Amino acid sequence: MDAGRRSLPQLLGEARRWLEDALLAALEAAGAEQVSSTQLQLFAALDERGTTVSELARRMGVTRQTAHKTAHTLIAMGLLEQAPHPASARQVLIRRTPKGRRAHERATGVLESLERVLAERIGERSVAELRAVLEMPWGAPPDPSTPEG
Amino acid sequence: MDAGRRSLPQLLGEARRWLEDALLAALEAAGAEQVSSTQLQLFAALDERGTTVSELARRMGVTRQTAHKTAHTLIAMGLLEQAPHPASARQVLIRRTPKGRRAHERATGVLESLERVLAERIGERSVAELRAVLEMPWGAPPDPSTPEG
DNA sequence: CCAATGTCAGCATAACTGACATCA
DNA sequence: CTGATGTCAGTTGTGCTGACATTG
Repeated sequence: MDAGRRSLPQLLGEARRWLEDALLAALEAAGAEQVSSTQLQLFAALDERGTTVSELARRMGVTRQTAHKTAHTLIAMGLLEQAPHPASARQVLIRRTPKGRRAHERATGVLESLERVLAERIGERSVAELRAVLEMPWGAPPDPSTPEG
Repeated sequence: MDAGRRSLPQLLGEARRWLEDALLAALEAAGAEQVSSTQLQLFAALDERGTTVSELARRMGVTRQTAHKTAHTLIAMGLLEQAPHPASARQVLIRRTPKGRRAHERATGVLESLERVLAERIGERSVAELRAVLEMPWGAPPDPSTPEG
């Protein structure tokens, strides 16, 4: 199978690296503060009205503790801030500061231009297909204890 | 735009996690030795006749030193071995042992069954499209110092 | 009391940079 | 000499488990 047939995880990882390396390089070239891959991931997982740390952890697929640490690094950088949750005193919302919003817009812009470059190279249709397939509901990852085939 | 439009790196990462989590869980359930994501990645980057550490590093997108350490962990586990390079005394080939080959076949089998599960859920055609787009030549990641649009 | 959340602390691992010997 | 390779060592960062207070 490795005779010409690379594995799907491998291909997905390469594609992700292609985008992420270019994004990080572009942000650094634009003079932005040094950001890591994980920090980008958390940033992308945020929604506009604010998100709790636990919810971020679920979306990122990491533990609460990990999300907490990453969020507080970004707070220390002035990109995020904490806000009280309107409905519950125990929950704390994490949201972007104005500075964080600007950084996010910059990153989004770079990403859009990267998608355009990609579309020029492999075709707009291919990019659309890629996104469409990835946005489909894949369901829960198969559990080996419940075999299906 | 982020209202409902997740970023491509995010989607690619989720898809990769979907496959990799299931693969690692299945391998562990099958009683295989504990392997990490990185070790799988190196295993998948190997070709049959053997590969140098430097070449592995390039394929994995990590430094020589990182690939070296990962390879030697797998050698210690009895899955890989070193062999002299036929054409050069300074290069050393890394290749699978018989035990490593069996482990690789097992992993490949799991991956194939995962692809079948995925095909049942989102359609065989979608899986084929995904693979086709990812196998296209995307070229070098755009360099911010050579803007193209 | 129970479950979820936020938080602190410590530990394991993975990837990096630096340095250096060897060989084409 | 230059460049690539393999290797050792040290450092940083990321994610984990464990523990605990708080709140619904």
